[in-house]
Amino acid sequence: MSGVNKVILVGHLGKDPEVRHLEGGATVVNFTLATTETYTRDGRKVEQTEWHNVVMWRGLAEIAAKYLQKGKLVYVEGKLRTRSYDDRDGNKRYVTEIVADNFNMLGRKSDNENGTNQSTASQNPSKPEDQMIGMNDNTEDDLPF
Amino acid sequence: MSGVNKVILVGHLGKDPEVRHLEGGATVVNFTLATTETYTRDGRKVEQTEWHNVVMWRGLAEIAAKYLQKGKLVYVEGKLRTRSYDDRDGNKRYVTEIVADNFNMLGRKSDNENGTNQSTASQNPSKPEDQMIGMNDNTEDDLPF
Amino acid sequence: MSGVNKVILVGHLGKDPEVRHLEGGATVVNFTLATTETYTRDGRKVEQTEWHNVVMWRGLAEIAAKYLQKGKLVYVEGKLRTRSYDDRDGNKRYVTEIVADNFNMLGRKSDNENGTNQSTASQNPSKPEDQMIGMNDNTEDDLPF
Amino acid sequence: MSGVNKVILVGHLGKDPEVRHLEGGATVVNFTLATTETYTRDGRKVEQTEWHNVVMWRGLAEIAAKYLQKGKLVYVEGKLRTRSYDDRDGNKRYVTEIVADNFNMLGRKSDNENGTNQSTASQNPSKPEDQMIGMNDNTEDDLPF
DNA sequence: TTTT
DNA sequence: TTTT
Repeated sequence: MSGVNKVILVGHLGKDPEVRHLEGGATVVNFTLATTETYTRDGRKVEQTEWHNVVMWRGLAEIAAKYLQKGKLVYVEGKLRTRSYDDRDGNKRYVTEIVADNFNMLGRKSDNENGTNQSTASQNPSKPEDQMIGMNDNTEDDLPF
Repeated sequence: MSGVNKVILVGHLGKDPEVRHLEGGATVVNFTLATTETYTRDGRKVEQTEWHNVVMWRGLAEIAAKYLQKGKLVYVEGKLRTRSYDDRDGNKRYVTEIVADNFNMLGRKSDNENGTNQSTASQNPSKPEDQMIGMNDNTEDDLPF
Repeated sequence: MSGVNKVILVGHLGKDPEVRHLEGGATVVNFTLATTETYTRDGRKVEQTEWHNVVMWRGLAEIAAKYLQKGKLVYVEGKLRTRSYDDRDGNKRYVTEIVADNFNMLGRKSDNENGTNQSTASQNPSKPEDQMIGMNDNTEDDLPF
Repeated sequence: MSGVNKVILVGHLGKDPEVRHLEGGATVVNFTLATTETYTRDGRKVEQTEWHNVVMWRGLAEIAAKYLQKGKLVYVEGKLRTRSYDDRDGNKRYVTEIVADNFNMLGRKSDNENGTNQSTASQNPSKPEDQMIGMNDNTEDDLPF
């Protein structure tokens, strides 16, 4: 019951977000995010990149579709979810994704040339003390995965 | 513009939450939370406790008022906010608080004897993909501090 | 280059840690951790449990081996790492793990009946301002996975 | 005993780090960091900036002194510490600081014109599995605050 | 497979 | 002022 499942990433998008509009009307976005760690080993500088599968839903997905592109530096907050699917050979496979509930574009404005200074987004976009959100489409059950 | 301001605490409440109902109808809750770090110095075990001022608003405050008590172990997530006030001598003073947007009771059920198994709460209590919240009273501007 | 890859979990161990001592002398520990989220959907309370694969190395692994058991409530901090391996059919498979660099036992002492009050551990166990650690065995390259 | 006290910030330095070398040989660095939140209220876009006091010690302080300057975008991870001091009138005052144990320069390389691509630092700078650090000067006790 |  |  007691549970905390939180992921915090800062990295660059490996590709443009892939946008899907589901039957129920919900928008889903997927992209990969690279986080690179630099450390020194035996005097040599080593870079190690980790790739993450990020998923965003609904309102957050729409903002992501509009403002995120390949190469952008972004802060992502979310939770881990491992889901299974059947591969082409009928074998059960697993993927772990980060289901984001918040993101934030980093870097200079000039990097984010989409003409707005929109740079923060969340499932809960208004000020916390001031929220009035109602996005509920219950279509998740219908998802093909 | 780009900004992340996040605090994550796990600790015990130093006192029962202090509940206030504001004119506009909003509920605010304040309590102190102790996080204790144990480390070894010169072979001796040393405990160092840090006290945090936690604030919760509206729906979250109401859940906190109902379920949190002195001594309880709790996970709190929020953001830092430093606000100023005038002390009795008219001098400007500053306090830093954690404005929580989420909490989670930890520990065993028997510790949480309030008769329910409610143990998670957030400004956004439903499932993220399923949210339908509307708590907006805009009273914050009227607050006496 | 710029990278942050951080995971924060609070959950219960699904099994006792599995301890391995590698040829080079390093200790590795693996366990699963359940984080359970409770939310309300259509008026019904729903529990959703996510299982995480946690890995700990060296000094941290040794402390984990000593103090963690199935069922314990624990705070884990670490980073995501997805690694590939070949399954019995020679197909490339992927697993995502949390490589912990810190953990903290939660819950009451009586739950942690191992006779000590050791409850915090990290790759960096002393006080940060006071550290003097040297665990370096460089055996990781020799690991069989 | 059980305690987690973690702060994660992404923001811009409000001034160059202020570097002090203590008698015992330790380096300390202080700077302010601004995190800005943008939200919409009554249809107007509102920006709210929070200022944080960041402190770094020893090795981390030295790297910060070398690479951080006013205006830089940085990720900072640390813990909260509230300390008291006596003001000029002999009154006890409190400040809350973030004692960093990790930082990471964000933004494009060209923004970080110091000639290196050093962009990550921690109290524990090597790869976790590969660490061999020994910075211990025990001078903290001698600090004037 | 955990926990409440 | 909490907790172990």
